Amino acid sequence: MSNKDLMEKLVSLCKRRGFVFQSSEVYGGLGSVWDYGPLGVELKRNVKERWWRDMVTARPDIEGLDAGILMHPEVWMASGHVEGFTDPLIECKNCHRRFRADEIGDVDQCPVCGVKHEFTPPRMFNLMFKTFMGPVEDEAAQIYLRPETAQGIYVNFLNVQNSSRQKIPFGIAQIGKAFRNEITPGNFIFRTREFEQMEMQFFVKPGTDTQWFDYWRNERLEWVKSLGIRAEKLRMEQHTREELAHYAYDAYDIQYEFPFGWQEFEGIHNRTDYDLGAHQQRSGKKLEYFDQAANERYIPYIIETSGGVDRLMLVLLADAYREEEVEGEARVVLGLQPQLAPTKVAVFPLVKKDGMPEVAQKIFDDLRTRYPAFYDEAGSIGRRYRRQDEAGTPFCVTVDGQTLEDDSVTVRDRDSLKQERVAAGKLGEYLAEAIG
RNA sequence: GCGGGAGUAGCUCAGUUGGCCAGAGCAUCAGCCUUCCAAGCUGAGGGUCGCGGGUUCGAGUCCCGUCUCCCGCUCCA
Repeated sequence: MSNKDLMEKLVSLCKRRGFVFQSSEVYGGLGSVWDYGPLGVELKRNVKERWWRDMVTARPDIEGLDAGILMHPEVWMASGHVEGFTDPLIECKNCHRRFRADEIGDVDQCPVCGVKHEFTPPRMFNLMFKTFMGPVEDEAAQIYLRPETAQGIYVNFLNVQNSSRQKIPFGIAQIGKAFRNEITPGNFIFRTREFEQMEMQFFVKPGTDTQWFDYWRNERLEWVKSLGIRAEKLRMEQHTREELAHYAYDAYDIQYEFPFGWQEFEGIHNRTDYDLGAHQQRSGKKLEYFDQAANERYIPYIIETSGGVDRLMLVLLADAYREEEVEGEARVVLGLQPQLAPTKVAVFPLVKKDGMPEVAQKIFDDLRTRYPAFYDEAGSIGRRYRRQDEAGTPFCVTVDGQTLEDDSVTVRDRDSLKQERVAAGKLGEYLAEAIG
């Protein structure tokens, strides 16, 4: 199976099974925006819940936050996004390559094709979405949709620290949407103009930043592996000096080998005191931390871990997708970890008679109160197994003739295809153990 | 945004040089059958051919515009 095929099959499967739909499809679609369907939203929720559990709930040193998408316009002046995200670009009329006007300077010759004096006039590209606050559309009321969630954390740094009584080092975590007018969106849900981030900003004492940077680099890679993603498809890449964002002192990317190549889906950045320093200067408000024990005052350094939820979704889907052969017949499987799978268990009557549907329905009604479950009696048993394989459902429970005698059912495992006899009354326990 | 390619049922496609109410396979749904991995049978639903305009007696087929997708260029989670 070629890589191109894999992406096409993935997009097709996502639509067919209700993971991802294109936005506003009935109007011809809205570019680079995708909607998550019934299965997709479950998977996404599971991913975010897992991140929140491991990052916030399970840790004593990280607090949660949910800041607004709209923020004071000054925030983006201070952060450098108004400037840094606004590049005057010129285009060579001959080879159509684009360059930043400030980088090309006085050179009158295209660095790529060598043709002289054939540039378009500079045009401004601001990657931030603009909108208006209040009913009157004038300059004063113009604000932006946040291009990253991090700034909401920075401006709340002291609020969180004071109310939670955390001491440095500690972190603030947030999951939320961000918006960027990417020049070139693409590759399905990989690069979109509206996307969701899972970010954690860790505040440390200057001088300890490099050791914390190493700590989080390792921590994040291990976490990603804990989702069941194949290790050989993962790697950590350091940014070169030219690649560094305007705020970063050092940066690593966690990359995955997508069908379209190695690409990052999470970044670990040492942002130093750049952001808090900038906000302190622009707002005129002190954003220092006071260390009572040492009796010293400083602007903390920040180690940031910033992951794209949608990109992680694509990693999980691409990594889980398999085509296999079972007894001579092909099957498509989404080998998602049970904890992440949208549907945990499906319940079938082996055949549609002898009271089996009624018994199966009863078991289903019981299970669905605890797990996302699915009931299916249409078609042959093999066909129903296949449907669940594609949806990534890890367990299928089948009611057969024996169930009517001794109340036991067959539990079929998606990956091993092993079948196990389990007492119907013990199903809840069995699944709790298996899903974790 | 620029260059190249493409848009016909949920999916993959067919539709001859414009001409009978737009088709197939798979999928879906209903019924039958089926005692553990996509078997089979019967039937049904579903497309104003991306959208808008134009040429024509007549357009999926020709022309213009527009939107979207895919591949490159710059950007990032």
